[in-house]
Amino acid sequence: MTEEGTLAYGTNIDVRSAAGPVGAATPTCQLRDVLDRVGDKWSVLVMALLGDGPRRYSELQRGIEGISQRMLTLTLRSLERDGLVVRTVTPSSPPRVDYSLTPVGRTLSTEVGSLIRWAEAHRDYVAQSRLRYDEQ
Amino acid sequence: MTEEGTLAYGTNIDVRSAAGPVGAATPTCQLRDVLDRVGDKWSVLVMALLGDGPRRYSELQRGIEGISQRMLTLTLRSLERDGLVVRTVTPSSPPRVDYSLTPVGRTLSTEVGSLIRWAEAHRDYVAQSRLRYDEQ
DNA sequence: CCGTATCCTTAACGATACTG
DNA sequence: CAGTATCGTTAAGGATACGG
Repeated sequence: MTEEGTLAYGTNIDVRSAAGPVGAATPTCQLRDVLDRVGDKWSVLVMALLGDGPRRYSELQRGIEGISQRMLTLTLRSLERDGLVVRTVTPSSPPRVDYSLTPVGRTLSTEVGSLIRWAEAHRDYVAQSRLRYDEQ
Repeated sequence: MTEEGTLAYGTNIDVRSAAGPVGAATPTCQLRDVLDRVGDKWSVLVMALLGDGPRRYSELQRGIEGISQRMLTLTLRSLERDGLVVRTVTPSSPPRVDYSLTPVGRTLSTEVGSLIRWAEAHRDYVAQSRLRYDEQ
């Protein structure tokens, strides 16, 4: 990955050709833009849940402990904006809203899934490391 | 992933067996703890750079545009605490400090690497999606 | 049921200055 | 070179209340 390149704040990601830092004032969708999607507090969990199939708004809220309505809505809107999630409204009464992954969303959900599996697999190791580090 | 489970704030991650939300007051190293490491602003970039091999402190700082000394140090300390990075001091003059991945760190660096490649591959798609969403 | 609006708090982060 | 210390900002997120 990035043989000798610079991981710039607003870099074009593939900076193999660049010698110095890539300009930080580049315009549209950069590495950080996309990474921030994974970086926020809830997107990863939402993507993981939706990876198992479509979910209603209320199912997501019950499925992700501690998320507020505000944050669930904001997270879903962001994911929708990025073309990773689609929102489907069934105008029944009461109205029913389902969220599901787009094809591209599914590919990210896969990545996110293996990240979660990594966390699961190395949880104890990390906990032990922290204990040892802290008691020094 | 997580067949029918709840992705709780402090969950034990594998909650396949649990019916309801897992207690939020669990003690040590939970899903969110590990995910937050990926969630902060710089860890992913540091891990990616170190995935190419050991780097000196100054190399990391030059390699990651926009990172402050403060944040580089904090990020490295956290990664060290989690047992993902090791710090090696060569007491020359001027002193030389190298950072490298632990074996477990390398496995996370791999995950992080494919995440970055995902971002690279779908950057344009995401940018387009945002444009379309915003102009509505 | 599925949100939006508002207010408020915290903590992540940046800037700057200083040190062995 | 490789940090630490301090201060200030701002943006993310939580709590709560209300609406279609």
